[in-house]
Amino acid sequence: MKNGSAATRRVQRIARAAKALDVALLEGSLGYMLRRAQLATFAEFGKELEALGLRPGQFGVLAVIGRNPGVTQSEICTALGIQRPNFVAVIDELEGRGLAKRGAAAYDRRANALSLTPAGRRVLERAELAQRAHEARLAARLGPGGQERLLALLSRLVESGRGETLSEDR
Amino acid sequence: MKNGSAATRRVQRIARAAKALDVALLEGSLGYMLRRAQLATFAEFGKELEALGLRPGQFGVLAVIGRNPGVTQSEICTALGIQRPNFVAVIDELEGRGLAKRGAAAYDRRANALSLTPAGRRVLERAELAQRAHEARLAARLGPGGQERLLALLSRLVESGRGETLSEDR
DNA sequence: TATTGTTATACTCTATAACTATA
DNA sequence: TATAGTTATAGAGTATAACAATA
Repeated sequence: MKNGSAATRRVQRIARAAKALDVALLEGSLGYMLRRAQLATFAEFGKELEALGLRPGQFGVLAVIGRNPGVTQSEICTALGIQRPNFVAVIDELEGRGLAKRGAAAYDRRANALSLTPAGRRVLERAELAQRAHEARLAARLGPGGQERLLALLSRLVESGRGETLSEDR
Repeated sequence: MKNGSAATRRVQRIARAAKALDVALLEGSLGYMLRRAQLATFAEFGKELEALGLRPGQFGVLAVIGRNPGVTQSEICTALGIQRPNFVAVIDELEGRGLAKRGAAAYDRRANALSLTPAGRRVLERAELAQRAHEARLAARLGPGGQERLLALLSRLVESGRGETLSEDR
């Protein structure tokens, strides 16, 4: 319709660009900035993993199995903060794709001893290369010493939260 | 069954406690630690918001509307990184609960000018109190100057990511 | 009795295509 | 043509209850 002449629209656009929304309250908030930073880095890492058909969570599981062959599903779940029922589909898919397998556990016939297949080890190796490259890129953005400082700060937040969220039985 | 005598189980449990899973690769990774820290802080903040019937995302929306009355849905979406279709349900709920309302925009009859109701302002005020308390608690965990250092580091990660994820039209 | 893995289920968050009414 | 809001839909991720086998 009329009303929105070219001039009017221009004025409106300039007014919006000028004010640019006040989001200072959020951008000064640790919780919000943690979320934005996490989403940004995960999206980036996820894109790089796409070539391997992995998502970040699957990479984490493969990495833990790779360094802890024989680990059980419950152990992975408590270590990574995954609900046990939700882990079934995860390991189902990894096993279905021939990357990991469920074996008999030595001392407990209820438990599954997880391990990587040779194919799983190859995929993990490539994924770890991608991860190291990604971490290096993040470190470069943070400047000298930034990575170490950020890790130290984050671990403080994770450790304090742990008492409430993860293991009350440790 | 037999096999798992008390002694055997004890040995097994001690072995597991001793090795305690090697997750060093993940805990030395910025991406993973960002995720764990973000989940921990969001879970904590979410619990505190529960009394107000808000989730962290809804708090963010209320906060942006509160400081930018007349803001449109699209503007909020680009500012907060929400897909426009997903925002409909968000503002539907806030409006249905009488906390926000959609009004006529001044220069564009397609757009909705969002604003808070008096009830919305009261809820936001209480939520901001909870948020300040939460942020203060996080800051305490980080030690002197930790909050400022962490915010500075996180903003570096968010800014670099922005070119790819949010606005290519800026 | 407690724990491991499992099924079923539900809810949130996120992502994409396509429509309408305006611009 | 392009944009704002919307619908429909699908996929992840996450959470809880309950069950069988085993401890």
